[in-house]
Amino acid sequence: MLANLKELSEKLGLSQTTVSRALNGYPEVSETTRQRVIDAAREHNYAPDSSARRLATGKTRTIGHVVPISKHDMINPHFTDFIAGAGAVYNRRGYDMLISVVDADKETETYRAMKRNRRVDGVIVHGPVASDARPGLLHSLGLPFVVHGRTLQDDDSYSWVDVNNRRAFAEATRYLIGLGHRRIALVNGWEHMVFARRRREGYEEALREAGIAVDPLLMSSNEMIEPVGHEAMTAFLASDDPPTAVLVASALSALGVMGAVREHGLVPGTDISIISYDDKLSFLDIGPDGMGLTVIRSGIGEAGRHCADMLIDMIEGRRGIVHMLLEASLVPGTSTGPPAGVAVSGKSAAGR
Amino acid sequence: MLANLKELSEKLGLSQTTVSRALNGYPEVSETTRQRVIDAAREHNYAPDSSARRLATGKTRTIGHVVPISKHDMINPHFTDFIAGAGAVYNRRGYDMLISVVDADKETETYRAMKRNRRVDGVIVHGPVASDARPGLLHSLGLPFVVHGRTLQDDDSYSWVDVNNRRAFAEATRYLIGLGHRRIALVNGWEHMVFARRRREGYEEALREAGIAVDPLLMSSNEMIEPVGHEAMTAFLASDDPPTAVLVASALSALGVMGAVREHGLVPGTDISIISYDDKLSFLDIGPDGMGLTVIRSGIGEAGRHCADMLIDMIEGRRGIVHMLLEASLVPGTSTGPPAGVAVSGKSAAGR
DNA sequence: TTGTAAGCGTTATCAC
DNA sequence: GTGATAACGCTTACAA
Repeated sequence: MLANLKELSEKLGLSQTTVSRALNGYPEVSETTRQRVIDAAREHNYAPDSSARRLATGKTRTIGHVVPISKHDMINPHFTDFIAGAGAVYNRRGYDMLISVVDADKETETYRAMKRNRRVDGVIVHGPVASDARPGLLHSLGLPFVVHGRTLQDDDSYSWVDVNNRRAFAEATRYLIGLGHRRIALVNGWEHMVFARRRREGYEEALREAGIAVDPLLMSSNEMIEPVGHEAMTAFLASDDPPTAVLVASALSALGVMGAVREHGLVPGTDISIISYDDKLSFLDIGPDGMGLTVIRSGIGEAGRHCADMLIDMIEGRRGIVHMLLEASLVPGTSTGPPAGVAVSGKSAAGR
Repeated sequence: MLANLKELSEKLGLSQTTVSRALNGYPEVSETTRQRVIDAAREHNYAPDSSARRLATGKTRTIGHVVPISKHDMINPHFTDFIAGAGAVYNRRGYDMLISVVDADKETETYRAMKRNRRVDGVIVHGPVASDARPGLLHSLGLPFVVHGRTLQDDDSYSWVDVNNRRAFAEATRYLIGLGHRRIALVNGWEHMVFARRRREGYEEALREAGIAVDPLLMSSNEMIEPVGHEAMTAFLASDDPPTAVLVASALSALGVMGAVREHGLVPGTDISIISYDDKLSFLDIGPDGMGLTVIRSGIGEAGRHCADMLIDMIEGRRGIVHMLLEASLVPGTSTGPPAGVAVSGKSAAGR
């Protein structure tokens, strides 16, 4: 139970310098002494004081995450899985994770404070919006950062990890078109969020390729929670010319969409096709192994791991600006099939 | 853009001591100088280096949360809302939140390391199990802590914030009994978690009071996720003597239970009654304003706030061991009513 | 009311 | 290989 380096070195009859070097793996110390020091440290349960070490080195070995909390006290459910991924990396590489939950309008000030107090070595930026001020701010502060997602412009001036949302939604749309669908609805997230915007672009791109007109009546953009998905889908189904397929932007929204579909007495995969984006939330599996939906999947935990590794590499000077575009994969479930009318004729035609 | 106290004090023609005192609100400094110092600090964007301050004071002003991650990479979805609540308090009181995501079997070592490195002033313990080693460990380490929940024994030797789970489930059960139900099922969480155990006790207590036999065939204890709730409820409904009501331990389980009920063509509130525990998850509202269920509700964010306040009070020496038992409240929705048979006769009898 | 100087527990820079 | 010694940037007795 030794408090500090001084006492430990005295007990060993060595200087603090040598003990410190031995413990930190410096090469110039003899193997015998190193072993002696390590044993003594373990025996006396010694470990360096993190504050003292930080003061001496100037490195905090801490990564900050600012979590803005908006009016409805809503905190992004994806966040949990992201930090689970990032946290594992921090752990492995000897970094700490500092999370600051702040009012949405105080986010800027929080970054400034983190820099001023030298509280962290870098930060992860979550949920970029179309014209996001944070990259510029962090640049001017000189605080290393990695963005989870991308802004719309100047995204080559900083490091990011993003999913190819545009392609993911284009492919999902093509998949539905390939099945014979032409009335395809989109239940999207708020489009000031860049990922939502790109998803719509991908969706529209695929429609245009196929010569299908983009119908604003088949698109909704809103919060990604159950009741909202429910409401959007209910409205679509009540329209004059309802969709035969729908693309959903999140697992939570998909819950609501499924509810609406069921209430209308429709069977997913037969009467209507559903594809949802799936972040692989640990507590809610909407994919084939869970609720059975056809999904476009890209793990958010994986994104967290990449962000963490990239940021640490950057902080340690091993890497500069990097862009990582993860591809989502379409995983077929039971919620997709040919449109109701086409299905039978198409299949029987092929069968004969 | 002044780096440190020294430069700032030189620029002001004052000693570091005076500047430090002025900034930290010590009373012995004159109001004029204090104002001058504060203005200069703001002008030069000065704030003390957190590591240096921590080294000098011996206080880290940091609270640790250890998040064990188990085999399935499952991370408790409630966690997000808890830290949103706790984080707001940390923020307000000038504390930082350190989150350590570790393999479940490394939790003990993580607490030890936090103490050894003097990394935090205290920790919050999540998800206590029946015979939990953590309170004992933290006690012996001399690391202040507050438990969210309680262990089964020795829960007066440490501070905790818990919901009166026993009473909550007893009252919910009584409510159902009052409506005329006698076959009441329980879809519970894993019962090595103390809160789940207490919930079952409350449920059984109310049954016994009413002279209803506890039927093991009406109880399930498992992970609190959608598919598991679905499976449990499906099994209950398929039995010879199916329940007319069910008590569910979490919002996610309730999702599955609702699905099973619907698939059996039953209408909640009419054909079968459902009451679910509701942690007020920010992203999933199963209560009357959302999915409409009758719920037993106690906010998990509130629990987070209390834990944080209690721990800080304890660290700052303002408070000793405190126990806070929050009462959940039953919020009637549309998922409860008299049992199908009893309903009509009961009502009509009363009407005449 | 203000200042001097001694810590706090490390790591880093030189010597030897 | 090892050891003095000076930072690191702050707080806090103790003096004045």
